[in-house]
This record gives sequence, structure tokens and C-alpha cells, in this order.
Amino acid sequence: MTIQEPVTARPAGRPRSEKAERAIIEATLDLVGDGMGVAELSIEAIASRAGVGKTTIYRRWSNKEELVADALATLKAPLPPLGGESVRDDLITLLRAMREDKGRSRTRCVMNVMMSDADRYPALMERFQKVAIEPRKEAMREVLRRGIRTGELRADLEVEMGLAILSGTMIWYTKWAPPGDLPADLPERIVDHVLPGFAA
Amino acid sequence: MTIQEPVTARPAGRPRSEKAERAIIEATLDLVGDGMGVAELSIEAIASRAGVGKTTIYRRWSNKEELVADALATLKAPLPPLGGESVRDDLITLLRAMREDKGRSRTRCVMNVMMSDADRYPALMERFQKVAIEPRKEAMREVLRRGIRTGELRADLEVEMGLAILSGTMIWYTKWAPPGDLPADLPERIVDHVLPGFAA
Amino acid sequence: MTIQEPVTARPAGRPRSEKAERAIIEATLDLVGDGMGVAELSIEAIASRAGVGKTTIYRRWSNKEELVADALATLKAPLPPLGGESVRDDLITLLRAMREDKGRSRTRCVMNVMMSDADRYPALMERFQKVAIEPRKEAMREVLRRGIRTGELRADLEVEMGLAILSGTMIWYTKWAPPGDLPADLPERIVDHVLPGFAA
Amino acid sequence: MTIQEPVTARPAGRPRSEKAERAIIEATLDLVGDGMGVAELSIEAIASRAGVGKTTIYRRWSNKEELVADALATLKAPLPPLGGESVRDDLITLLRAMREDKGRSRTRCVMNVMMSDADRYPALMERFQKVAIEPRKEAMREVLRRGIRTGELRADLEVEMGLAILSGTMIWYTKWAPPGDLPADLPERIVDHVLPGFAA
DNA sequence: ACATAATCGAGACGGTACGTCGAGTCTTCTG
DNA sequence: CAGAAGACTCGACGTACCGTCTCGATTATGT
Repeated sequence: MTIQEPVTARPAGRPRSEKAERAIIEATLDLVGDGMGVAELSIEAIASRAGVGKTTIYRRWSNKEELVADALATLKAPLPPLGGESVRDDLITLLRAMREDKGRSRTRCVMNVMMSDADRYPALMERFQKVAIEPRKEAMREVLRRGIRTGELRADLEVEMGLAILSGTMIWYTKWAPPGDLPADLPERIVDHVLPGFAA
Repeated sequence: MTIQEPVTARPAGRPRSEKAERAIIEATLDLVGDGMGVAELSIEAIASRAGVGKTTIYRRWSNKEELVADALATLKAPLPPLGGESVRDDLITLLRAMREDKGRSRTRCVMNVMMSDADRYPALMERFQKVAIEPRKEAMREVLRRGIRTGELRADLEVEMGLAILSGTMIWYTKWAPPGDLPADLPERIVDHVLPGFAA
Repeated sequence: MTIQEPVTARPAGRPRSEKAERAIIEATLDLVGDGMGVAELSIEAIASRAGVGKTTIYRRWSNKEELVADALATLKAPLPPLGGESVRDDLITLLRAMREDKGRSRTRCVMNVMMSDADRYPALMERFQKVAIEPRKEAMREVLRRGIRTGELRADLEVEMGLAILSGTMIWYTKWAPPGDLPADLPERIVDHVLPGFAA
Repeated sequence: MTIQEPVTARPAGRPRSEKAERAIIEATLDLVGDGMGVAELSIEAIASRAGVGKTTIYRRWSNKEELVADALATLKAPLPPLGGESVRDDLITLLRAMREDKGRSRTRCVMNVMMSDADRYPALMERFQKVAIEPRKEAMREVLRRGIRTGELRADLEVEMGLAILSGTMIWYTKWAPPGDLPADLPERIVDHVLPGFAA
């Protein structure tokens, strides 16, 4: 009888500290949340805020990009609960969620980076898309599909295009809105402008 | 008889070299066009590429942000000529122009910076808005207003919202389009999806 | 009748590996012999060359100094056999031995450290003196005392001073000799210069 | 008529600051004088104590060795004045000077490094020899030559060997003297032991 | 045979210093 | 005076070792 090798053999030596790993990611998110872009982030600052040696960071991530990617990846998108009563209400809820995020200091990271560092760090974005953006997009797609099924929306509506119109408009406003702050009823106004074109 | 003082008295000493100024701005745009963000830009690199001392840069601009702002400001927005035949055609032309820019190596700067460094360098953006963004927005507003006048669009259409929907959707696609490249007829498809909701 | 307790009761647990200890000392001497000073020696390099964990080193020695002291202490001074025919011959033999050592890769350690790290690591030296230097000094003292007894040297010669003059001169030459290499007959020349002043 | 090129054309740009250079060397000597060996010296500590950026050090010296060499080279050997009355008195004065140096905090550097780092940093020593050691050796050679001329010493005395015997003995005592401190009359005792062998 | 206990190699930990690079400022000479 | 050249201080970079600390595995002794 032979001893069964474990599937994932534990490597020799002291295992890496999960505590340190968490502290590093926390520190990174703190700094990103405080408005720092990927370029302004300094590994030294992260290490110092996390109470960790630089080596401990470099042992895990070979560059800033990968660290930030992993850090943001831990930010699961906490999707707002949808009533499911009407397409209009659910879309408003989703659009409003895009905005609310900017208020919360931690989830603000998502918007900060998505807006600013998107195409400069493509590898980062690819990872980030999967865990943070795609779920939100999928939620909105699902609402649209349901609207088509229930007959609230016209049958030949292209779901992807609908998604682009609604989200794109919302983002346009949050970034390049003309003057002053955004109106509180922005989500309602967007939906009410767009939805008639989608209705059956 | 008195000698007429010039209206703007020329200061004593050697005048600043316009050649150097142009070279600096050219070098800056080259680097930005090559994909560098504002943060990655190094004054030293600009000086070296422009064949100029760092002093000559700092004498004119007190920091990177102002230099980039001025550099981008020289990029006049070359608006596409609009036929004015139908609202649909003109909107398609305008949307297509947003995309075409990405192809040309120099005007690509506009999109690069607008997309990436928007909220990290607000002063930059403010300046940039005036010379590069606003003319394009105004052109589209004018098309929409004309559509309302001619009765192609419904009278109570909010012009600003229409602008946000069309531009926002286009930008959304250029940044977060699902897979692969963008379809060639994207502007047409956006306009055709959106316009019915705006029609009289 | 009771079982006799061993004088030094063996502590429980796995005993320290003598093999590891030897390997560590060998590695240390190798590195010192290759010209490394005490300061340049890295514990990590010693551990790696000895195929041993750093812990195994620090368990035995609390710092580099003690390790090097113990390592050098294992180097017994292999004194050259003395003919005993004449004081002159024996002194030449002893002086020559100081030089020969520099050729042998292992015993070169002795000179290396004695010359370079003497007063920076006083504790090291104290130990080292006892096992490596003192025997050589004693041998020379013995030769001088014998010379006094046999009448070859004058009766009021201070042995310690004689030792200092002979050894000091030899070392002076090996370290600060004017140009080029040392002459092969250096020991003879030193002795012949010094001895007349010591003769009866 | 042609303009005469200066022999050593001043290079373009801001000249290196002599003030910084002096501060660096002062700081280095301070640290060496405080008992640090070449290996323990840290460039960062030197820069900090000199109030200077690390770059400013690395611009001038490519490694520690060269810096220390230059620093020590500035320490001119302040030779003691010699009476010239008798060979014996002058030799005693010279030997005593070797010892006195150990007391003065700045000139202690000389002995510190000469004793400890001599053969580990050969390039350093070579430079150092020229400015610090050689003048002292030459002074002693001169005394010996004068003794030969005046007949105090025998005509066939090898000056170089005499130098080695006297200096070597003195150094031997200061480094490996048997127990306790050195006797106050050590120079006298050495000279009195050695000189008879040199006398005519 | 089996628990107890100190050791082993391996390697991660928080640090310090390394030598390099670029930032933005300053100082020199030349045009 | 503006120009280029290049020095200046400062601070972050990524690497190498420091001496300490876990780990699982090994190797003895004491029941």
C-alpha cells in the first residue's frame, strides 16, 4: 500500500502570513480610496501604512499593477437588491447604485480607478472587469431581458445597446456634467428619457 | 513731440525663444500620443526630446499639469463638416468623429487624456474642456436644437440629456465594449436605437 | 544499588547535529580563506554554503563574531619543527612560517583575520590569540630563552622585546613592504640584522 | 588672430560644489574617527550627517573605498619636529608620534584604517600610503641616513631594514602587546634595544 | 509503541542600507 | 537677460541580508 501524495503539497518553510496580505490590501485600498491614482501610489507608503516590510509586498506581487488588481478584486460588487416590480424601478435602482458608490469611501476605489487608470493599465482592467464591472452589467442585462419577456420592452431591443445607453449616459453625467452638482433625480430622468424609445 | 510708448512694453533682455516653446509642446504631445499618461510623463524626458534645458520648461510652466493643459489646448478640435440634411446623418458624423480621433496619432492625445486623467487633474480638465470638449458638445447641441426646430425631434426633448445619451453611449462602447473591436457601423446603430425615443 | 547518573545529563530531545556544526565551520573558514573579512561575511552565505538553515547557526552562536572566533579556534597552529641547532636557524624557520601560511588556502585565514579585523572585534581576537598566536609567540620565546641559556644571546636580553622586534619586523614587511614582492631571503636578512644586537 | 582655447576648458553646467565635497569628507572622517571601519560605514549615514543627497556622493566617488581613500588623503601627516641632536632622540620622537596619534580623535582615523582595513581595500591603501605613511617613513629614513653620515650608525646599515625593525616593533606592541596597557617609555625601550645592533 | 521534546531545513517576517532614477530648484557660462 | 548644461536635495524604486519567527519533518529519550 502506498502513501497517497496530497494533491497540493504544502511548500517547505514558513507559510505566508494572511494577516500581512490583508493588511497590504487594506492599506492599498485606503490610499486609492483617498484619491491616489495607480501612478501616485508608492509601494513604500503602502508598506508603511500596512506595518509591513517592502519585501513582503514584492514577494507576492511583482509590480504595482498586480497589487492594485488584486486589491480591487477583493471589492465584491455589492449589488443593490432589485424589487422586480417594474423595469423602470429596477433600472433606476441600478443607475443610482453607480452613483452612491462615490459616497462610500471604500467602494469609491472602484470608480476612481475605473475612471482614471482604465486604459493605462490594461492587465489591471481585465481582472477588474471580471469581478467588479461585469456583475453590474449582467444585472442590468437581466432587467432588460426580463422587460422583453414581460412585454414592457419591445421584442427587438438589443440588450447590449440598451445597457450601453443607460450606463454610458449615467457615466457621462458623473464625469462631464456641465456645471454644479448632479441633480438628485438624475437616474429617474435618464430612464424616463431613454425608456420610451425601448418600449413596445 | 514724444516718442510713443508701445502698448505692451517689451521687457529688457533676450526674448523667450518661440522655437523652444514649440519644441517643448511638440515633445509633450508626442509622448502623450505614445500612450503616456500625465503621471508617467517626465519633465526630463520632455526636455531631452525637445533638446531643451529643464529650466526653459519651468520658466514657462510651473508644473506638469499646466504644461499638458497648454499642450493639449493647441490641439484645436477639427470639427467634421456637417451636411445639415438630416439630424440622423449629422449625429452619425459627430459620433464617428469621436472615434476617428483614436486613429490619428496626434489627436489621439485628446481621448487619452480625457479618458484617463480627467478627475485627477481637475485644473487641466477645466482648461481642456473649453477648447476641446465644449466645441464638440456645442456642435451636437446645435444639431439637436435644429432637429427640434425642424420638427424632426419632439419639442420637449431636453437637449442636454440627448447630448449625454448619445455621447455617453459612444464613449461607453469605446472604453468598455464587450469583446473584440468596435463594429464599423456603431454610430449608425447608436443613433438608430436612440433617435426613435427622441422623435416627435 | 542505584544507576549512576552520567556527569552531564543529556537533555531531552534531538541532539544537535555535529555534522551541521562542522559544515558551518568549514563554510566559514572557506569564505574567510577566500579573502572575506569578518564584516563582509554574510550569515546567509555561510548557511547556504553549509547546506544548513540560518536557525541552526543562530542556535549555536549569537553573532558573527563568536562564530568566526570558534571557527578560527579550530585551526590549530601547525608549528614548524625546529632543528634546535642554532638560534639563528630556528628564528629563520619561525619567521618563514609566518609567511608560508599565506600560501596555504586554509591557514591563510589566520593571517587574514589577524591583520584585518584585530581591533574591530576584540572579543574575537582574545580567543584567537590563545589558540593561534600565543603558541607561535611561545615557540619563539623558547628559542630566545634557549639562546640566552646557551650563551648565544646576551644574558640581559628582554625576551618579550626580542619577540616584538623579530615578529614586528616580519609583519611590517608582509604588510607595508615598499615595492614588489618580498625577497625570498627576507627571514634570513631580518635575523641577520637583528641578531648582532642581541648577541652576547 | 585666433582665440586661445583655455588649457582646461571648464565643462558646461553648474560646477560641483566644493562645500558639499568638504562636508562629505568631514562626515566620513567623523564617522571613521568614531571607530567605524570601512565596512560599517554607510553611505546613507555619511550623506545624512553631511546634509547632502546620496547622489552627490555617488556623482564623485563610485564606491566607498574611493571615498574613504580621498577622505583619508586629506589628512596630512603632521610630522613632529625633530631636534636633530642625536639619532636616538629623533627616533624616539618618531615612534612616540605613532602612538600619540591614537589619542587625537581626527588623526585616529589614520591608525584605525591602516590597522584594520589595510589589505581588504588595496586600492585605498595605495593612495593612503602616499600621503600618510610614506612621509613618516621618509622622515625616519632621513634620521637613519643622517646617523650613518655622522657615524652614529654603522656604514653598512640597510636603511629600509632599520625602518622596518623600528616601526614594526612599535606597531607590534600597539596591536599585540601581551597584557595591560603599553608602558610609557616604550619608544625609549625599543630604541635602546635596537640601536646597539645598528651602532658603528 | 508511543508520547515528549529539542533539532533540522526551509523560508517568510519587519527592517536597514544599497545604488539608481527622476523631480523640481539652483548655479554656472555662452549667445 | 534667456538659453543649455548640469549640479543640487529629496524621495521612491527594487534588491540583498540582517536577525527573528514559524512551519512540517526528523531523531532522540523516557515510559
